[in-house]
Amino acid sequence: MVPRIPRAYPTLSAGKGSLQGPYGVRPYAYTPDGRPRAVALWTRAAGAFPHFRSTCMAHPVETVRHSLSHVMAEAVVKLYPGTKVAIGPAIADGFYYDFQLPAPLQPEDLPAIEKEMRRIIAANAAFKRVEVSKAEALKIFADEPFKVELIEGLEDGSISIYEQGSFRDLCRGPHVDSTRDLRPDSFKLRSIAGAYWRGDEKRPMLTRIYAYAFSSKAELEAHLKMLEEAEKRDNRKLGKELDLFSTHEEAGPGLIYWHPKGARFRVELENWWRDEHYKNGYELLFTPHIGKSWLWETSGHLGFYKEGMYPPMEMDGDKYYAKPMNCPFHILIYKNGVHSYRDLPLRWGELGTVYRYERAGALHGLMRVRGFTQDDAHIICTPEQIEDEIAEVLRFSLAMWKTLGFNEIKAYLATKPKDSVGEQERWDTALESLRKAVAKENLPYEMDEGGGAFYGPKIDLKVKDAIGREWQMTTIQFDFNEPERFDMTYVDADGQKKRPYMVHRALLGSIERFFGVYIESTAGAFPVWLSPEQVAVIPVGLDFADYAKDVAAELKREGFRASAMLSDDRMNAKIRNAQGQKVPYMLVVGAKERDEGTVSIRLRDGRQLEPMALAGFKDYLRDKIARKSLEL
RNA sequence: GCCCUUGUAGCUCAGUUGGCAGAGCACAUCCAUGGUAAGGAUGAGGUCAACGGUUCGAUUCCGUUCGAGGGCUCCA
Repeated sequence: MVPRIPRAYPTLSAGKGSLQGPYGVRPYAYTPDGRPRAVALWTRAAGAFPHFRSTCMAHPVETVRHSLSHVMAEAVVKLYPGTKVAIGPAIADGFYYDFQLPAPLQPEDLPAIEKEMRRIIAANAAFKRVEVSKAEALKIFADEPFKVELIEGLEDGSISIYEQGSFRDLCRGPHVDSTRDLRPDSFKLRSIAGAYWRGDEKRPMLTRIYAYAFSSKAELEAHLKMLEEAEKRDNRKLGKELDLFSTHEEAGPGLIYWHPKGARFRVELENWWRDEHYKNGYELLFTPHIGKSWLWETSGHLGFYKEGMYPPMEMDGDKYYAKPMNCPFHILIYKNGVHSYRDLPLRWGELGTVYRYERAGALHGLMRVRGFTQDDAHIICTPEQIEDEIAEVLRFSLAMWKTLGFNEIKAYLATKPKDSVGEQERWDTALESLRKAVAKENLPYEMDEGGGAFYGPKIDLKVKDAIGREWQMTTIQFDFNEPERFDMTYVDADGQKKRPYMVHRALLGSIERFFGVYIESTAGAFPVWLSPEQVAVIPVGLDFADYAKDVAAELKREGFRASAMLSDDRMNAKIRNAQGQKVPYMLVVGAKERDEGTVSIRLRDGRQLEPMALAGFKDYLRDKIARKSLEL
């Protein structure tokens, strides 16, 4: 019953390196002895022009990454005697290895490890696979407590060891044949991080070294370049530079302050959101920010989600909680009266601000916050209506993403987990309606078997941003829990009380997080309809300040966001400033423009339009805004 | 919360084995009247995150606290 707001990071990959590998995951297979089969002879990365250098192409990149992790482990063990090794898998963009080190490692130590790795690679050591019994394995790794623990969990007869150079590791494989198959220029050690042994915070904290690794130097460089681009677009950086928002640790971390320019964006976005909802059959609600504890007991939040909630405040002997979700309030409105099947479906939306406790270390700019506004809605309908309703909400969502300029969208369909509530029949109809809706929209999708919440199946949509990263935004979730717990009913044609279906959906997800993603995808260069400042009027010299003022005033009168730049900076500096602020249109005016009543137009990307009459420019601007044009 | 890194002017950062605190941008004043990405001069601006310790002396060394950044999902 807790529709999870999309995580801060794209879920296929994470964190700062949150860029999905540009080529996705490649299918490959292994022969029984653990060698890659011929299917993986070349990578899609190499496309139609595979290198015929078999040594670098004979192994899938996952194998290369994993083998590199062994090489890194060898280097670390050699450089830091006494190191205990844990695990070192291949991951989305590279690999990591977890160690227990005799002394803390500094980032400055990484180059030395890299150097040692290159030496090992150059030494051309073969990877040898040996099968051993459990008893033998325990003996061999007697000095490695983490390996011992792993071995204890394994079945006898299935244990293999890989050895290269001076390093021996418990490993399922497969590996490349020899370190010569690894390219010294296609990996880079990335960072040092703490990680609990087996992800359990009660177990020892190990030191994890992350690395990027690819099949070729070109791919590594492309990846590093994308990371660099991502860093330039970082929402925290642009938020400061463009004066969009701030956070105030002294007043509470993870809470967003929207400055005038950010607020202008938000108001335009929300106005559009409301219009679209009214046009598409929704009614909008406003509900309180806090409610008594019985609400959250009934909904189940206090049972399942308490650690995600802000602690209660006491008032008149009652406990009030800040809402982590809007649904119980919407349900109260529903239950305020008796509903006939003729009233359904109800589509009730709210830009509802919720508060959730996120661990301090998880907070991140606009992406992961403690207070945020969901563009939430609940659809309450009869079983007969559910299929159409799901198809409709999906269509609506895709239309909104299209307007916002996101065209690459992928669906993830999550089905019933082991522990769940609700009758099987409901799960079946629900899943069927999700499946049909996705098919109707021709959306590429992946199944996530058993990945649904216990209270119902769902579709999540991931959108791809301008630099190829995927972000989970929209979520459409069935809820078989709350209608039951709150005893929601409607009266059917036969006069019987029946249980309605309820669907939670958030299209943009959270307004804060959407803003973050949008800032990063557009690099702060918003389309004109969302730009906080649409027009900067720049006089060539202060002699023309009056004309500049007149032009700006006339634009403002008609509702455009325009201002004249009248400081004593030179024109060049004003252009530079306006461009740096990503103002879409700069109107440069001097004697010629004043005398002819025209404006000379410079776009923020440096292009220039033919000078036009002010009236003509207004029409031009009006049209771009009305169409929500993505082009200037 | 835990691991590593980090905290100096509004912003971005420098600060050399401990000796009166620095730059660029932004801001203010003055000069400069200009045609598509930075004109010039002057000035103001800091209890060097906070607290404690070592020292004749701490922004600098040590400790604690608070905040920020990267991680803590990928399972031999």
